[in-house]
Amino acid sequence: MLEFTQSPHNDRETLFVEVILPLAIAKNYTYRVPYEMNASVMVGKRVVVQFGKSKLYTAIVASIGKLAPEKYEAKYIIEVLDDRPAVTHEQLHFWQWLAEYYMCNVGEVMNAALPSALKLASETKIELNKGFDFDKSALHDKEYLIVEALDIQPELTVSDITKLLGQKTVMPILKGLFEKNIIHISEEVSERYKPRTRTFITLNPVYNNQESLRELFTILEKRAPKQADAVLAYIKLSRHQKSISKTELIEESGAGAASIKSLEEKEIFIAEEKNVSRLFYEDDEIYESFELSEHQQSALFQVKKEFDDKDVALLHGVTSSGKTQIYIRLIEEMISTGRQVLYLLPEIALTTHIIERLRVYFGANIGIYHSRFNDGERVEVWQKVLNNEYKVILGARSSVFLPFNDLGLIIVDEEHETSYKQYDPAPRYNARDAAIFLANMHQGKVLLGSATPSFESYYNARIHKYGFAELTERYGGVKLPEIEVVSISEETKKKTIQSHFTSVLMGDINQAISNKEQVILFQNRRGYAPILMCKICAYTPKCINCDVSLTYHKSSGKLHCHYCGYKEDTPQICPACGSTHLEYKGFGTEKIEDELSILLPDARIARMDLDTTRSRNSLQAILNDLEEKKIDILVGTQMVAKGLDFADVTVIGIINADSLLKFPDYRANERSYQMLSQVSGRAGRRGKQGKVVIQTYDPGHRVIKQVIENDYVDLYLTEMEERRSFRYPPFYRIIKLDIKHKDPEIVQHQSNYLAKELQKQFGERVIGPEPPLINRIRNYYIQSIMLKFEKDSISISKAKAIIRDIITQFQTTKLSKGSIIQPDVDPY
DNA sequence: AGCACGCCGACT
DNA sequence: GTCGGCGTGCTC
Repeated sequence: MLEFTQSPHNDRETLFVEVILPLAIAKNYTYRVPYEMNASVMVGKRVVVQFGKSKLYTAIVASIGKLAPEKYEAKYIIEVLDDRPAVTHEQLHFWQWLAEYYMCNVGEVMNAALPSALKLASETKIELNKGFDFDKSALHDKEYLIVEALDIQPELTVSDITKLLGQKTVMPILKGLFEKNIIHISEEVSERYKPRTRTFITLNPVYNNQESLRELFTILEKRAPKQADAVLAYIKLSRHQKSISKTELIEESGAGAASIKSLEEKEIFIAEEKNVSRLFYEDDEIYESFELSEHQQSALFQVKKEFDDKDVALLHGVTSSGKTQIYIRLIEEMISTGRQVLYLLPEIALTTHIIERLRVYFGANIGIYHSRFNDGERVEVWQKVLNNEYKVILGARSSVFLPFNDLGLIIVDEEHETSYKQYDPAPRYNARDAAIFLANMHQGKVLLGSATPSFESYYNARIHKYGFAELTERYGGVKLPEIEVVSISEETKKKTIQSHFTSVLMGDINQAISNKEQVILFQNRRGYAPILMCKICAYTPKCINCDVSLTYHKSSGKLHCHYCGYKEDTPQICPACGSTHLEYKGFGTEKIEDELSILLPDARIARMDLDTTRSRNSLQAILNDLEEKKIDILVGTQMVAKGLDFADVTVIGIINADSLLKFPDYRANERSYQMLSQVSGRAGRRGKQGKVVIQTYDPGHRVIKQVIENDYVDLYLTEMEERRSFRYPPFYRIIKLDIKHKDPEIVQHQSNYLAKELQKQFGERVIGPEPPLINRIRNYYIQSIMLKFEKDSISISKAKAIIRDIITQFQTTKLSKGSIIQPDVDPY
């Protein structure tokens, strides 16, 4: 048995370490520690090891022991990379739990957890073994070629040799040369992370008085006006900031880099390279104070009371009820006791203004971590958390992997957001649930906050597993928006509807525009028209990969598949019958934008959906335009429901609510309610009550009623009833197995077979393979099998162990043929 | 995840 | 005959 230890070892004993490799392998591997590394090797440190023929990997030491493995000869550790552990004991425990819970390998968790700059690049280099004489004529052609090349260039990488020989398999040849002692294989691992430096400019202190400065100007203005501009810009900038970077100066002055350079040469400017933080320029520390309202006070009190005997509390607060201020109070209290706080937000909500708002309160104490950060920035945050330099971390789901050492509180804002769940590469984890485990490990508390809590969390609050607090009033006495439901069929009958806009909605839009207020129109579908259909033979173009109908995009003039991204030209004549009567059916944001601009030619209309926000800064650009009131009407998809806190929007129009009322999955009611109330919640800010117009063919729909009455309890009760009868969470736990392969027949065969195997163990808990039709995504065919366990009937970990067993057995049978089985636990 | 080995079909 | 395709199994 291997033991955990932290104390340095003496150099006599032989140590072995078990390491976690950043690969999808089931086991940890054991390596031997060279004596000289005995003192430096520690659990949590990164080590470089050779794994397989020639690959080097950065691995994490999981445990240290003294027993030599019996069945094989352990390889030596090549290098210990850290002076002190890069990963804490808590993290290792957390990784282990995550791997177990989400049925993946620890290596996969490691991959998700460590910024890739902390893993290292491996470049295998080949050199001639100098001082060794050999007979060149005894070599094969290829060996000779390699030796010749090495005579010219002393160092070649394996990929160089691959190119040189024009073949893929070079390893056997190199192995031969290596065994003949002709070449030398040196493996070099280089650190990828380098701190960022930036050039800062200061004015030579000689010019710190008015007189000499004026003198300088008169000289420069005549001879080099650009340089004078640069000096001027410097003085202007120096009024507001302490340090001025070269880039800023070039930007501000309009002078070129050459002008600055000659000023440096004349020693008027002094340039200095400084290591800068990749994150923020730590200058301003502004404090702003606010008072909690009475409602907020009592909600805060309630949360704290719940924390007395519960580890998790749910804060249900309507939109703009001031949840953030409650979070801030809790964070302040927590950091005053010296403990750390993690504030989780969905990626999309991590917009600059939220970050700024929090930075105002916490200044340099706050660290930010999300996917748009590059690797250098991530490593920097990682190191600072490890050093306890940050007290508060604001981040997206991956920030649960940071090396906290004393986490007192985790806030999961917008707790219901599905983007907390990672799907594509394993680990398929939900950061909200992982956060609860993480906090538990640190004996910290978790606050889940949402205006539309997920049913799992709401359920847990109702059964008093979680604490519960509520905020039913908007902050600052702002009233909840007035909601008007308009029947589309009625307006159609009365002929008062203009294209997709009812008279009620048009009235409100015009009203808002004349009041210089803004409008958001919501249509849950991008593109121009979701279906193109031949009027004669009813043919519709389908995606060649996914078999779903293609959406017409007017902006590109092409048909797009919203599933896989496939595009094709729009046919002018029907490919099936040759008729020219092709018709667009249905409508998306593009069409709404189009038709609205005809009806309201003077309005400034913008569109916000996946297509207009694809590039890096376009989302921010739209948000800025909205804030600067350069936009009157914004047409958008679900995207508009999120992160638009500051917009001065009074009217929200839901073009057709019906698409929101019938989601195909089991979360139908929950999602409908969430979408409707999130969109509605955007209406009315800054002291003005908003108006929401819901256009629908089904004005009496139960969820619409629930949204209008803000009746979460009623929603909860109906939803629970449905879930119980259809075997869904929270009464059931779901494990989904995805079978993925390039060949659909294999997928079919495999999933049927696997389902049969699982049925032997779990009987009718096995549902599927479903859907009956195989899904195709990109180049893969996917089919799922679901296992639904009544919540308290069988130990889930036992069930997982059995499933894991079946999968491994299954994969070793001849049937497998390389198909991939990915388990997904509790898919939300 | 790589990478080698082994088995097949298609080429100089 | 060998090159390269893919399927399979192993890596401390």
